[in-house]
Amino acid sequence: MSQSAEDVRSAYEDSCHARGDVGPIVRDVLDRVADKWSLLVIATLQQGRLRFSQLQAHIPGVSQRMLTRTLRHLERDGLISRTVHAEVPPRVEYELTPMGGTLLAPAIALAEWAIAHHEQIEERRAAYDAR
Amino acid sequence: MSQSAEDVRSAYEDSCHARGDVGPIVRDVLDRVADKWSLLVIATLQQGRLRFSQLQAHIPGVSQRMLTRTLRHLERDGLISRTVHAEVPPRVEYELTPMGGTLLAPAIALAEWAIAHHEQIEERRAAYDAR
DNA sequence: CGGGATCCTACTCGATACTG
DNA sequence: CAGTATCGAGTAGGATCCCG
Repeated sequence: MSQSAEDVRSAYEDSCHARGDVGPIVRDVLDRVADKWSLLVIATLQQGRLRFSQLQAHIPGVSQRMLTRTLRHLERDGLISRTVHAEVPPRVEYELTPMGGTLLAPAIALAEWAIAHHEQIEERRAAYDAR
Repeated sequence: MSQSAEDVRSAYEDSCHARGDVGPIVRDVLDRVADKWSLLVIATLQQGRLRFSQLQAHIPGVSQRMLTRTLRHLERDGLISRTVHAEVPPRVEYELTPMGGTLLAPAIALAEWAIAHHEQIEERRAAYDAR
């Protein structure tokens, strides 16, 4: 870890063939990963396969609509898998795909940064707003 | 790296005193870090102190308004510093603060994940949409 | 139980025009 | 040069109702 600016630039040029801009790519993925609920869903699915209602219970504040939308988006991107069991009442289970699993490390790193610094950030905000 | 779910939970409990939810905290920081331009600004400032116009030139597509807003937000949170030189024409320089620098490692990790997987993600999207 | 369909509000972003 | 002010379009997200 602790990559340099050059590392990022070279990774960018590798994947973009030395043309265009890395910005859109990073933002595209980031928009999926960093929206209001995705990261929370992914972190929760770290526990293993879970049902829709279990996810909803583990993620306070998420509406049914947003949980559904988030799960669909993550499924579309291949980060989670959706399994419908032909039973009554219906049972639908979600779990991380292998690719979804590879997102955990960077996602957790960012989450830990957030947890470690949010206090300092709030202090800075208060100081800034006090002017 | 490659932390476990328990590591995240314990980090959460440490900072939240075993109450509340880590979600809002992570989301609060993430909303700042993962908005449309912040990460790009931070990555660009990795090069060192830059002027407003230099930032705008290095970040294709950013409007003057959004760059200003992004810089203000990052400054408020203590991630970058803003220096106004009393000259004419005015010269304003931005640079990462020490705390801003600590964000680089996790941010780059996520950016590299995005670059490494965006191709696979687009394949999955195409496959999903083809149904 | 899981989730589709609607409606509605608030906010975000971009374009444009103006300023010290 | 480095902003601020204003406006309009688009969208994210919540509430609600309904269905297999």
